[in-house]
Amino acid sequence: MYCLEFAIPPLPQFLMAGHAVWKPGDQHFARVFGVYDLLLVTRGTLYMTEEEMEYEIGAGKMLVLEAGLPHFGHRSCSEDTEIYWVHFVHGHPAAHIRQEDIPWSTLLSKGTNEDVEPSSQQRMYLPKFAAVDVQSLEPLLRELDDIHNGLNVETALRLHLLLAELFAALQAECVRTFEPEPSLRLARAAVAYLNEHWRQSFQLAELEASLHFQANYITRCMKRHIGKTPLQYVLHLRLEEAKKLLGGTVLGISEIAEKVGIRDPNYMIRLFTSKLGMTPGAYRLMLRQRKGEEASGAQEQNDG
DNA sequence: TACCAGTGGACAAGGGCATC
DNA sequence: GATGCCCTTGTCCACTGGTA
Repeated sequence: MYCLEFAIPPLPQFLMAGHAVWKPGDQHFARVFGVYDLLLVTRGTLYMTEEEMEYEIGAGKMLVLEAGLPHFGHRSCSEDTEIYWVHFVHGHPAAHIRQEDIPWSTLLSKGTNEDVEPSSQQRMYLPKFAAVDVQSLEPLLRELDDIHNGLNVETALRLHLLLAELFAALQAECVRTFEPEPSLRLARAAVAYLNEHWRQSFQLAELEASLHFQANYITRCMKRHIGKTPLQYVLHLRLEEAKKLLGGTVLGISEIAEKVGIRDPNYMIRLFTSKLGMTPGAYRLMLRQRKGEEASGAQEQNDG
C-alpha cells in the first residue's frame, strides 16, 4: 500500500467537510483541484480516476485525491453511494512512500537533551487508497460535517481539532493494517524482552538465546525499526528511570545507579554527561532550582 | 570520610561490507 | 533475509584527585 507523507508542523489545514448520497447514474465531474480531497465511502461504490490511475472506492474504503492533480469519475454510480469528504490544504506537496518503508522510529523522541529542540524530521502519514474501519471513523466525520454546517465562533477551532483526530485515526489505521515484516517482528520481540529485563545486567547473549537469532542481526533489526540498538534502548530506559529518581527522591547517585541496573555509579555519571550534557548532581540541582522557581512563582501569584 | 568527577586499559557491542 | 569477518566505538573496572 502507498501512503502520503506530509512534513509537519504545521498540520494540514481544514477547509470544508461534507456528506452526500449519490444516486445511480451520478458521476463525478472532471477538474484540477487546488486542495486535497479525502473521500470515504460508507456504502455503494464510487469510481474515480486520478492521473490515469483508476480507483474503485467501495464501502469501507478511502482515497485521498491530491492537490494539483486532475481527477474525474470514470464511471457513474450503479447504486446509492454514501460518501463523506473532507477538503484540506498543506503548504508542501505530499511525498509518496510505500507503507513498509515508513520510518516510524523517526516519529519517536531520542530521549536525550536533543529533545528540547523540535525534530526537523516530523512527518504525518495517510493511506493513499485503503480499506479503513468506517464504523469507528463515522461519528468523527459526522461531527465534522455537523459543525461545518452550523459553524459558529465557539466551534470553529474544534473543526481543526477533529481534522487532527481524523489524521491520527487514519495514521493508526496505517500502522494497524500493516503486516510487519520479519525484521520488524524481531525488533518488537527484542523490545518486549528488554522492557522486562532492563533492570538486570545487560548481556546481548541472553537476548540472543531468548530470541534464537544472532545478536548482530537483532541489533540491526532494532536499529532499523526502533532507532536504537538493544544496549542503547536499555540505557534509555535506565536514564529515564534515573532522572525520575533524581527528581523525586533523595537517594544518592550510587543507590540510584544500582536501582536502575547500572553497577558502576561512575559509569552513570558518564552516561548522564554524554546524553544530557550535565552530571547527575547538576541535573538534580537544576530540577530543584526549577521547582523553587515554580513555587516562588505560585506564591507571587497568590500574593498578587 | 564520603561523595562526585576525571582518566586509562581491557573487553564487549556496534556497524560496514561481503557472502550465501 | 540471515550470517560471518573484522575494525571501530562504547562500556565497565580500577584508580586517583578535589571538595565539603
